[in-house]
Amino acid sequence: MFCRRVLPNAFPNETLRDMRPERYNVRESEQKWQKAWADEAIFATRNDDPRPKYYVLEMFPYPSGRIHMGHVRNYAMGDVVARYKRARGFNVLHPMGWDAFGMPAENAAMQNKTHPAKWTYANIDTMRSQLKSMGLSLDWAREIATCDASYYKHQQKLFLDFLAAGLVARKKSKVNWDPVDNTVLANEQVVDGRGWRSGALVEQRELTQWFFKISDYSEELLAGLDGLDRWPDKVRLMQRNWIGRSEGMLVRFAIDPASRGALADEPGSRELEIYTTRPDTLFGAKFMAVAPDHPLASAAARHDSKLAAFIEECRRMGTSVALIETAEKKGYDTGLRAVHPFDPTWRLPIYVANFILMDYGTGAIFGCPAHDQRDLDFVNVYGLGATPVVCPPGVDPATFTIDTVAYDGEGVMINSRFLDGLTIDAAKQEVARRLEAQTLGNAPQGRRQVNFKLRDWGISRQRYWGCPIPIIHCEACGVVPVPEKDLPVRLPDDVTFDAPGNPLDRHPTWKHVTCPHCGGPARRETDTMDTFVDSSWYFARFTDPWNAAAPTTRDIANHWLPVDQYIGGVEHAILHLLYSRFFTRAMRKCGHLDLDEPFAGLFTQGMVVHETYRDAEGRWVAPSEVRIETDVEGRRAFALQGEAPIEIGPIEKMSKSKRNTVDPDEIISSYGADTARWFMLSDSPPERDVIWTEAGIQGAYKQTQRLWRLVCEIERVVGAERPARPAAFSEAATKIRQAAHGALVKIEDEIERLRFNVCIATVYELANTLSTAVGAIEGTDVPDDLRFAFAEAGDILVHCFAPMMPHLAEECWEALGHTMLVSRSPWPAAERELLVATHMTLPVQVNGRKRADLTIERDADAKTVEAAALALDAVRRAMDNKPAKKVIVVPQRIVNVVV
RNA sequence: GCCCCUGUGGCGGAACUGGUAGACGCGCUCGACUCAAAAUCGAGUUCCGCAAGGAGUGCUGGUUCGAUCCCGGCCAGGGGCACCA
Repeated sequence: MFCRRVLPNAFPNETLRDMRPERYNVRESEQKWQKAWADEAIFATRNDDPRPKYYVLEMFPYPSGRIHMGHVRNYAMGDVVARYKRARGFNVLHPMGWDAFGMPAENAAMQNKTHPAKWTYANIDTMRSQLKSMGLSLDWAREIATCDASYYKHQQKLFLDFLAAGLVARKKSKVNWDPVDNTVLANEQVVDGRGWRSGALVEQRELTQWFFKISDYSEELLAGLDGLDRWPDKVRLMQRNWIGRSEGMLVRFAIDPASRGALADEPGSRELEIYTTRPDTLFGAKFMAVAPDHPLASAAARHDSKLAAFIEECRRMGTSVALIETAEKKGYDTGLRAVHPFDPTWRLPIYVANFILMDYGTGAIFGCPAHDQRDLDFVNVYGLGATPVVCPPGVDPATFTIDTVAYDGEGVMINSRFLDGLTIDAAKQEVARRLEAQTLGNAPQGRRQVNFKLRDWGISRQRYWGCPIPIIHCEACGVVPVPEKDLPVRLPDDVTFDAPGNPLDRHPTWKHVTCPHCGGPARRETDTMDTFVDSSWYFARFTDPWNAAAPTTRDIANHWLPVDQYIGGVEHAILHLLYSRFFTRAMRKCGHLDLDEPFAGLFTQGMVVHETYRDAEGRWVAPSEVRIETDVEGRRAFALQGEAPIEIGPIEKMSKSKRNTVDPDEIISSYGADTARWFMLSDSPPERDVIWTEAGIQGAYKQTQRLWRLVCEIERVVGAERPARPAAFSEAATKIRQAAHGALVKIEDEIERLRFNVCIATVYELANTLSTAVGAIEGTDVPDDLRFAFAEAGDILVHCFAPMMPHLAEECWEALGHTMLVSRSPWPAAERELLVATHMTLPVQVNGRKRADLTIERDADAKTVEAAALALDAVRRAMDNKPAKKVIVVPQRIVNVVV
């Protein structure tokens, strides 16, 4: 509380005269309290603490170099919860780690000739100290980095366990292959059919890859969503759609022997099995279609070079998103003819078509153009016609036709022989019943089946900077798991990045090993795991990161999990969260823990966005190079030096390319961590985007100073000696106490609901009330009851903002005469009975419009309230001498007079 | 194309999920302090109107004593999925 030079660049106009003792010295204070917390290790969490547990976790960062404002917002939110729950008496687990494997490290290695490990660990050091400057209440003793062998060793163990439990598959799959970089690309890395780095045309290749059998859990992962009532509906819905459950039928169609020609000897060409969710529309069938890579297509192509060429053309179209969007429906008639299951004389042409996916259903369909848009688009190219079999309600079946828009709504079956007149549902049942009873060969012709969009999770990556897959390939023994005693399979350090492809694959010695089975020469798996694997179980590792022998300590994991509150960006709504849910189940199966759902509460926070600026030439200009002028006319921007006008562009997510970023380091060193945190929490609801503005951060800074001044004034009124609690309170003292306890109750409620912006408004409201009350004090002879009320209210005020501005809170707490840290002090107990007043003020409406206020005893009965309301002058005037038709009295809410 | 969300002053947003619309903050206006500015403090600030009063939560119907909130139909902005049979 001494005057010091404060914040040189926060307020350039500040002069020495402003250096009053009242100034809160942000920089000194924040360092001082961070040291105090560290010295007492008050955020270290013990696993054997008997208090009830609370696990709050924010998504751990990728160590890209420096933290950004999004991190500040994310971790500020988690820290509020952690500090609040700690004050409420919970044993809080609030750890931090690093999602440290991934491509950027390899790209940096290529560009800067550094080693990915060196680059990564240097970034971790930088970002750790940045996070520490935020004053987060983290247990740093549990810090983990996924690129550390002490972490990925256990991940390899999990892989082996999953393998033994039948949760791992090795199968061929199509991948995007970049022929220049010699690597697999994720779909997101293919831009307009070209590799995002090399620009080379991406090829489709079949590679043998490792998969986690997440689809074994499709049903369970879907059902589990219903129990996640503390997740946003949006995220649950996205996962539900992603899992994509559908109920349908597998139906086998005989292939007309007369049409088989050259395929007569191919046993696979006798029948064709399709999957449909609309068996009711079987009588609307016009064609059959199979995927280009369907076995039947391949078989037919062996005897038909034009078909082979067509298939090749489809393959080149690839999986590129852009191409799929615009691709026209194309097909090739194989000449094969399928027999309709309900009419042996009915023949359907079998096409190979570019819009059929091999890995959904059976890779084959029957086409019903009248009721499926894609099929309709297809027949409109090949002129096969469309017969409607479902007639919408109120439409005459005789005139109902389909031309360019398929009908997929409800209706009654028509043109469908024995189904005519049935509803869609009844028709589905009837078709299922008949197909199940009917045989083709020796088996029923159809059976019901549930299908999912969710595919198995391919985890193989042809990259260096990831967790090595602990497998050895032996000529003699085949695929051999690395024995547990040989874990971890460490990444070699001596790798080069000067050539394309996987450095592990071209390492001179690393992959050459002896087979653990037969001792013969063998080859190590050189693929590493998808980095999403790393983040699928880190929350469990945090519970006991010291266990060197196993991924988790089962009892400890069971104690801490599930995470009570998980906070992160909505961009992980599907993959990360779904993979983690799968991993938790897989780990349960392997005995590492005993639960299904890793995250009981999930919160997805919005982004930090900022205006964009461009100069006259259209170049992006950084906010730090822009001067904003505001007046009644609005806002205009100019270059920092000179008068060159700057165009203010749309508000967008902070990004380096648009130069609209703000560096947290600069903000923290100018305004302090508390101010940065406060601003990130104050303006917008946490789930929405928050707009970063210079005015906003300055406003937050002013508020920190204002709160400090207020606490100093309160302290002055209270004096050195705190009075004992008096037997009775004056009206003035009661008002102060009511305001304080009311705010306390509200803040408790709003923190539980993570509505930090409302918390902050509530702090302001209390501060305004106290500020007015303090201002009304005259003289030095303040009565004890008032001094007590101020002391109590000051304590409550500090507690209310302590989770959000912990450093300022410690400083204020000390100023109020406390010797223990506020971070260790229990949350004050709200006296709720204070908030129940003897009188209440009710609004009185006439015909739904407020006309007067009525102050009356709280326990007055409805009749008394009605009489009093009707007696009010303003009400009588508004009633215009008409009698009241009806009077509604809602107890303790409102009175409405209907005239 | 399908699915979902959002829409409230000049701006960010609040309103106990049917009960006083606009809390709180920013901005702006006026005033105090100051030689002056900054900082700070006080008053005002949804719109129309001098006022009484009237209108008002994207638009439009409805349910209700009463609707930002519930229901129907539009409009606008944002997000997710995307040939999933």
